[in-house]
This record gives sequence, C-alpha cells and structure tokens, in this order.
Amino acid sequence: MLKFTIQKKLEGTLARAGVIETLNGSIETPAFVTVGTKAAVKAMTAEQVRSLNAQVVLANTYHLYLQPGPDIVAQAGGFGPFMDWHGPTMTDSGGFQAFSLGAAFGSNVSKVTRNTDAVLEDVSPVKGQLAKVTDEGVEFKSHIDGSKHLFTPESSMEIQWKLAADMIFAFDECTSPTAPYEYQKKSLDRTYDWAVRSLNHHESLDTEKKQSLFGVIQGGRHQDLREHAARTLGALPFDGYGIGGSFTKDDIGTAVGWVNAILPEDKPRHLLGIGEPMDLFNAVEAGCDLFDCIAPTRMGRHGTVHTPDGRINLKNKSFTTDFTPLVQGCTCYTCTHHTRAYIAHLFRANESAAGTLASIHNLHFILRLMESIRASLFDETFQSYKQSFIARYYK
RNA sequence: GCGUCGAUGGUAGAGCGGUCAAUUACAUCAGACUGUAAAUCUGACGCCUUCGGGCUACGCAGGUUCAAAUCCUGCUCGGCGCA
Repeated sequence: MLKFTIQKKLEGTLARAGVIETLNGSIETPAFVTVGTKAAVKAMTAEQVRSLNAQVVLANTYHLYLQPGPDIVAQAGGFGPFMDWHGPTMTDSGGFQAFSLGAAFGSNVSKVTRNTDAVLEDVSPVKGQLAKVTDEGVEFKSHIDGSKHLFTPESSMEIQWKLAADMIFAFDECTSPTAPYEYQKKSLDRTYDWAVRSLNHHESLDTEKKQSLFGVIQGGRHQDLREHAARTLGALPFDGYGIGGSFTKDDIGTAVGWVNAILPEDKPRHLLGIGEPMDLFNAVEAGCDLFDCIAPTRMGRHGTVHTPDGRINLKNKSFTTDFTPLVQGCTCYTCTHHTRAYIAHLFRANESAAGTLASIHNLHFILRLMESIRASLFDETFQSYKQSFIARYYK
C-alpha cells in the first residue's frame, strides 16, 4: 500500500509536487516512470537504469504472462528482483494491448492523434488483428506464437499479483481515437465494470494490502465521457488513478484537466503512455503526478535523440563528421564519453551499442526534465520554465 | 591457342523478344515513432519535366525485327576446362 503526500501545489493550476512511498522506496513526483515491458528496459541493463537515477520501472502483464510466464517471475520474487531492479515498480494491466494488438494492429493509428476528424464509423475487427474485446475480457492471439489467451479483469489481477509490482493497474480497454462516440461510451461502461471486478478480485488476492491498485480513466476525446469516468471511478476505493486512452495531440492537457479536476486530490494520478516534453509540461500543469512512456527508449533505438533545441536524427548524414557530444554540457554517460559522429557510426554499422547510448541519453534527458519541472513547482518558476523550454525545443 | 560460361543501375543479383527505367536485397538520402507486435516502419533512390510526358540507359560496335537488356555476328574484358 502506498502513501502519497502532496508537498506543494501550484496556485492557479492543478499542478502539485509530492512523494509516493512504497514498500520498495519512494518516488518524488511528478516523476517519469521508465518502461521495461518484458522486465527489461530495452537495450539497457538495470545498472544503467539505476545510474540515471530512475525512480520507478513499469513492466507489462501481457508480455510477461506470455514470456516467461507469471509463475517464473513469482519464483524470482517479482519482476523487480527478477531484473535486478530493487526500487519501486509498476505493472500495466494488458489493457493497452486491447488497442495496440486490436484496433490499431497493422495500421498507423496512434492513440495520440493529430486528426480531430479521425473517426471511423466501422468498428468491426481489423483483419488479422490479435486482440478482440468482449464484455468478458480480451481475447489475445499471442504475437509470439499465435496461441489464444483470454484476459479478464480477474486474470489480469492474478498475473499482476504474481508479477508483484508495488503499483498495478485495473484491467481496462484502451480505445482507439478512430472509434465513434457510441463505441467509446459503451466501452467506458465496460471499463467501469472491469474496474469493479479488478478491485474485488484484487482484494481477495492481496489480503495484506501490499500492492496498490490504480483505476484507469478512459473516455477518449470526449469531455462528458472523461468526466463521467472520473466521477464514477473516483468514487471507488482505488489507491491511485491512471489516465489512459486516446487524445488529440494539441489538447492532452485539457483532456487530462477535465479528469483531474474531479478525481480525489489525495491520490496519485498516472498519465499512461505520454512522454513528449510539451505533453509532460501540460499534463503536470493539469495535475498529473506520474508518466510512463516508451518514447525515450524506442526513439533512441531508432536513432532520434532529445536536445534542448529539439530532436535530432543521428542517422542523418550531417552527424557522420560531427565530433561534438549529443548535447553540449549534458552530464549523461553517453555525452561525457562519446561524439555524435561515433554514435552515428554505430547506427550505420548496426551496432547495438548505438541504441544503448541513445537510450541512456534520452532517458537521462527526460528524467532530468521531470526533476527540473518538479523543482520549478517548488520555487514557483514553473510557468517561465515551461515557456522558455518549449520556446527553445519547438522553435 | 582451343573450348566453354559470363558481362544489367552505388553493390550483389533477377529478367532472357513487347506489359522494362528494368523484380529483389543491401547501400544511400529523408521521414515517422507517446501504458513497446518495434535494434522497427514509411517514402525517395538514371537525367529533365509546364507532371501529360520527354531523354539517355542493361560491356563496345554492328545486324535481324513493327519492337532487343533479351536473338545473331564481331570485338573487348573476366571465370572455368583442355593444351
């Protein structure tokens, strides 16, 4: 069971800074949660993650269930000890895979859309998709071997109990931004039903209240649905809340604000799967405490790194002879040891160290950004910090 | 020297009379990526274009044909075999 203390609120906004205490250590919020889906932060060792002062790692129920299986992880004492991460941990419920392996499968639909008109009337299953949602749960066809598996709120709780993270999520359906309103509404009722089932089942497993359970707010881009979800789930005895689902790129802060204005103030709020600098600023301002995102590590592996002046793609020709660090003055391992030219060479030569070095830098960048944002809440320079950062990064 | 096989775009390597500026892979040049199906995916990749098309190309030179990267002849270069 976690303990959440709010230490500072920023007047005129929903933003707050605080501390979450878990059995495995505390998290100073707002905080970025490092993603280690399969009990591994891709391309990185746990020691490297630790050296970046990451505070908390999140793994995934669906992936660890398929491989190596929850019982093996349980034998190791949970996914944290299994991967040699001894700080606070979280697991996602598998609800996102209802989207990524379902409606989004084989398409280029992102849960964050720039197209406000992106609505498909047809929600019939996409050909070849690996997830099918019913009221009972989600039927998955393993992306590894094609075998079939039914995930329910109950089974998700059982698996997450075995994975033994400090904080876990209720089983939910992450809807697509292209789903019509009627579908989102229906899905929201289902997610509520699953939240109650998750809560009840988890209570029966975790009799000593070791794990904290977060409910997940859905509702897509619709204010009425978001607010309805915040009211109904907010009334349930969750230990915290995840805010998931689909957003419009320009409006994430607004949508999150609708929800956080209603959710109980004394419980932590985790914005699921969001991690671009602009979005982090806006969501902190709108009252979020935790963020997890694959972007730093995935983009790193794909050759893109953060700089204060925006992203750069190290695969571009211009970097092959650039013997400066990724970011002048950056204190990360990558920047204090290597040049752009070297890392560009590693990418071209297909050396896996390229992804490692870029991931280290990107994670460092985002983790330090969150620390700076937190500090700016305490000294009340948040607004000016936000403005100057964004002006430079997105110029 | 004789015989034989081969010579295709940055590279490898398809094509073997028209639908070929030429499959594919790699390389190259860009782009995308937000609770990880992702060390992935997408686009461009002869020259010019008023985007309709035009021009030059499959070792070189001729030839056959309405039509040749594809067939024939000679040459040049290379692999292999025999002397």
